[in-house]
Amino acid sequence: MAKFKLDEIDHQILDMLIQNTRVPFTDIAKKLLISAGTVHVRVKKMEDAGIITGSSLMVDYEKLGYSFIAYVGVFLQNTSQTQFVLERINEIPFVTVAHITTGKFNIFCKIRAKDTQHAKEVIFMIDDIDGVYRTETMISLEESINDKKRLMSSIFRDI
Amino acid sequence: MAKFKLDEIDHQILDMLIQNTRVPFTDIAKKLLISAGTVHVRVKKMEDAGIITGSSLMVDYEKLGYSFIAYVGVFLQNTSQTQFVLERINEIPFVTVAHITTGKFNIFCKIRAKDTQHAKEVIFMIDDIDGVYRTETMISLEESINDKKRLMSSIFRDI
DNA sequence: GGTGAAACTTCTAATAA
DNA sequence: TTATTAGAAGTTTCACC
Repeated sequence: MAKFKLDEIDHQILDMLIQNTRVPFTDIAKKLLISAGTVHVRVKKMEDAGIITGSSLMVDYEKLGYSFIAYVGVFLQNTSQTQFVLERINEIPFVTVAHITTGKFNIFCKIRAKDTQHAKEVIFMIDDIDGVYRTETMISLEESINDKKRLMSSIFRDI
Repeated sequence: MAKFKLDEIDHQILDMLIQNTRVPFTDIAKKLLISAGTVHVRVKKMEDAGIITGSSLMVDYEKLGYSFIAYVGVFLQNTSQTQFVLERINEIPFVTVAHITTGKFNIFCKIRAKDTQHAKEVIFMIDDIDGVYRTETMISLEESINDKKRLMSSIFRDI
């Protein structure tokens, strides 16, 4: 995985766009004392380099009735089945992320569901996958996402 | 937490914007056979209702040199310290999400770091918080995020 | 590399249906 | 609630530093 060198301007452009993808390039330009054309060129360059991979809307899923979050640890009968099971898990809607992990579990994933009843259905789908020995669930009582500030590219730059 | 009723058009607008926030309203309008003005009004309504909470750029942090992901389970000396410790954890950069959970751990969080050395520093910062008894780390060997399709609002609509 | 201005596209709000 | 429309605003290109 190559490591790209971004300069201060690139990082600041990224930071502004991470906070709000719809901030006008003209505003970015004004703030950084460069031209809108330059912002455009730099963004394009970062897109071409694969550093910017897309953009997404933040949606409040709780407001849509999906307020149940849990983490599910998966034990396999045999580690050779890891890739296969990971793919099956990824096919289940409401599983938002899945990892192959070291430690206690073979696979570890996060689910977002409507309520406990709905979560049960999702967890049973995982349990039913061939090769899954058993699962262990941790229910989230409260999720606290780090400020966007912390997810910003600035903290990922070399100091 | 109130549950909002979105119609089919709203969900499709959300879906298109979740996949790419910069898709022109005129394109959305064309695809859904409505006017751009209508798209504008509906998006504004969802923003006002708090369903749309913002937008963000997707960045490939691996390309920026941050390829280490781990989950850290935290045991507290006393559950009364939960909120306090959660806040301290949230102050640590590179902790991207933190949860209060049922089950084995009191708090459970995800970190993104540069390498094992850097991750060690982050984990030690968690260990050093007052009230933390000990931690348990699971290293992610492979992260597999569900297609955007699965995170889309469509699957969160009532059937 | 960056700029600034022109040409083009999109947004937005008011009006009308 | 939706459509139309026109002026405002944003994006993108390009000749020139």
